[in-house]
Amino acid sequence: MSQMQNVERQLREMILALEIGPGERLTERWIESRFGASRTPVRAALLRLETEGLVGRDGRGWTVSPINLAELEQIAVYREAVEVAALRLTCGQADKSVVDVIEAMLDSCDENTPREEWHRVGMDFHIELARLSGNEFLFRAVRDAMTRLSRARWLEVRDETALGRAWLEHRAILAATRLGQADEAARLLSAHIVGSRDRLVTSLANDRRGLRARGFAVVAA
Amino acid sequence: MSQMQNVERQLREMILALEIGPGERLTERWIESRFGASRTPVRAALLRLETEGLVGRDGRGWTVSPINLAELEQIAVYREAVEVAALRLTCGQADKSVVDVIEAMLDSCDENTPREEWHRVGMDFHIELARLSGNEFLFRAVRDAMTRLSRARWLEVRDETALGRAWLEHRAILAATRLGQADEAARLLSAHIVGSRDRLVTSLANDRRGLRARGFAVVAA
DNA sequence: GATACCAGTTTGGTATCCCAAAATGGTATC
DNA sequence: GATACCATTTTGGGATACCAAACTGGTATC
Repeated sequence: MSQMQNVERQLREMILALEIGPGERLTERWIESRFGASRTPVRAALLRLETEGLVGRDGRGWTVSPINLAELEQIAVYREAVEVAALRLTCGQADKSVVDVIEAMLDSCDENTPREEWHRVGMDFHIELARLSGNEFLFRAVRDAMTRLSRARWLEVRDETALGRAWLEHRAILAATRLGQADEAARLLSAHIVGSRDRLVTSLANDRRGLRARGFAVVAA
Repeated sequence: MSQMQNVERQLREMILALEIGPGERLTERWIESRFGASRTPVRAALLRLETEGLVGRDGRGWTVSPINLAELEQIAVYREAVEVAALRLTCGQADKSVVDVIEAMLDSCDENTPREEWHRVGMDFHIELARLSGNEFLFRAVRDAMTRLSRARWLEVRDETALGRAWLEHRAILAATRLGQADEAARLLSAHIVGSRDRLVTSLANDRRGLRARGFAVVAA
């Protein structure tokens, strides 16, 4: 594993796990010493994370991207477009056995499963569902959108009923997909995405004060 | 202007103008001497162009991405999803005067306008139309998709009737948008994208032999 | 003639050095 | 006490040195 991939992966994990707070400043020298790499791989990693939207430029320096409510709402619209398009492609495919893999993902969650795992499976559901479309661009769009969302979605983990509700909705989407009912599947998926967004934005707006107290930058819509 | 931006911009232009052929190998040292920059900015530029899909890794080295027919077809599907979503958002907006700017773009083309300019305006039409949606993600998706398409679209420039037909379709889309007729506008846009793809793929499939003879890598669908 | 092998070269990955600009912190001035 | 100013430090951008791996071209072997 190259140093660049190492730094990129570890830094991404730290950011997504909120170990580095949204809005926090980053210096190349700090990353360098933190991960024991030189500046060349550090800079490469930063450039890639910039295109993922996880870090941004603040004048000359680097900043961990703040959680941006307006952005979250826009991402929901974007997701709706690409995920529904992907799902319709999948519904049009003859072989529906491919959804078994995703069904198995959902099956792997029960009451004993830790919430973090529910969270991860919830994201992977959407990513893997998009992959089934066979369209690389739709797939990457969904994957990247979920990456951007994932820091905010951590906050949703505390709400157990939300996780359960999402799980049920995922099941319903899969069922319609398996039957090839494209319109119904699309309707369910749209509603799911819009509902998730509403819960997320509400939850975030309520927590904004607390998040700011922890030093996290949260930009209003 | 920083060296990194310089190298990135110039290298992108060379690739898009087919001055460096699709499939051609790139060495960091060559770029370094070609643009009079050191490897640091060269490396940064390559990393960015990689995320744009214009260059890719070939084992350890760098390669100008080949023109990939399967990819072009997938991009068309992707475009349809994001452009239609963006257009529907725009149709829902109260203020329709924003389309004037785009109308003016189309107006700027007449029989005396060089074909390259028609080509550029044709791409910008889609990009600027997406920008009107106000959704940053849909906008970037369209812009990036058009960038990926633009090398292939150069080949279409030779067909004057295709340019004129696209221009008429653009007009019709704008007209429906101005009236807020979302469904009609969406239908026209979808048909336009699908039609463009068909013409492009047909044209490319026919030219494949000639392109290969010029040393361009063209990957089949 | 084909092939296995080896020395020399090239190349990307990494580390390190230099620099100008920006941030910092202390100090003098009002 | 606030502020303007200056020396110092820090930082990102760029250049370069070094290395290991990959590639190249030629040669010896069969």
